[in-house]
Amino acid sequence: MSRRSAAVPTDGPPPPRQPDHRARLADLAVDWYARNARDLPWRKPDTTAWGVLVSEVMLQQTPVARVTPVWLEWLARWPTPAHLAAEASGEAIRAWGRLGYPRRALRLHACAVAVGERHDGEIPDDLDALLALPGVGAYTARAVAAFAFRQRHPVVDTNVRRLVARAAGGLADAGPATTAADLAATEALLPADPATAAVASAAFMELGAVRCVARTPLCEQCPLTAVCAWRRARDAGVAAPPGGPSRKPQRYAGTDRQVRGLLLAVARGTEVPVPRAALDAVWADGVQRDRALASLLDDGLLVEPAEGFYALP
DNA sequence: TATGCGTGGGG
DNA sequence: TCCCCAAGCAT
Repeated sequence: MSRRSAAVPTDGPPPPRQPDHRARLADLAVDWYARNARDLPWRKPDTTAWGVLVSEVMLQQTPVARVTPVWLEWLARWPTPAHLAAEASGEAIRAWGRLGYPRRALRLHACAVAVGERHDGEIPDDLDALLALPGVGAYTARAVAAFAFRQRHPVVDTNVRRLVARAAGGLADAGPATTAADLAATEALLPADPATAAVASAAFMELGAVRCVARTPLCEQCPLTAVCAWRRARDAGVAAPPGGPSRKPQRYAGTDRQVRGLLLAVARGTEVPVPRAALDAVWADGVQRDRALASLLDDGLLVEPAEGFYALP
């Protein structure tokens, strides 16, 4: 109570946070990124907006190492949305390979078609137009606007949410996703200049992916350590441990998800419609198999061109 | 807002 | 071996 004086710069932990402090976060991240960014193919300067969009969709829930070869094949085969839109959607599913969540391939094809219909074949640079495209949500739309068009938008994925919660919020982990608050908290960290802000967004993502990781953060190798609120809180003894965020168990073995994957793999591996018997062979439980097949047909990932025969659309 | 949706690599 | 994931989206 008596220590209210704002006069003397005492020792002890620095004051909470100041706009200047937040600006430092972006500066440090940008500087680090310039020297440490991974050399990923979709980051090359000549990558088109279409290439950026494809990479973002593929990277939704799929690791970089598995995306890279498939992205290269896709862009070589379908260098523009028009090239993909001219194909049957089943070709997108086939070329998706085993990246997982094949509905993304279907949506990417639908996206290519929509871009042809609405935007004369060019990926739009307007955020709302991007958000309206199939398979493009809050994250992907801003990622494309920032990385392909150098616009100033908060690009918030799970890694950025965690990094911002820690470095700016002083918390061990991000809470449940609350889009509006997440966007605001991240936006507050962005430099004013759009192109620099875009680099800062890439830098935040990269740091979240390779330094400020969930379980075992590598603070000693993180360029933000000196200004990280979470780090400061821990040094002051008022920290929470890296308490692992609680994911849902969601076992995979034996789930409909696995059965769908097995059934779709059969169709993906052949050019001609397969008889029901070929599907029966990959999963014993007929009830679950039928349910999975019905859901694949319902999703449009499979079609039934003739009674009892199934194929990619 | 909670849930369903694939897959293969690493601890 | 088994568990935990890894740059979300749509409903």
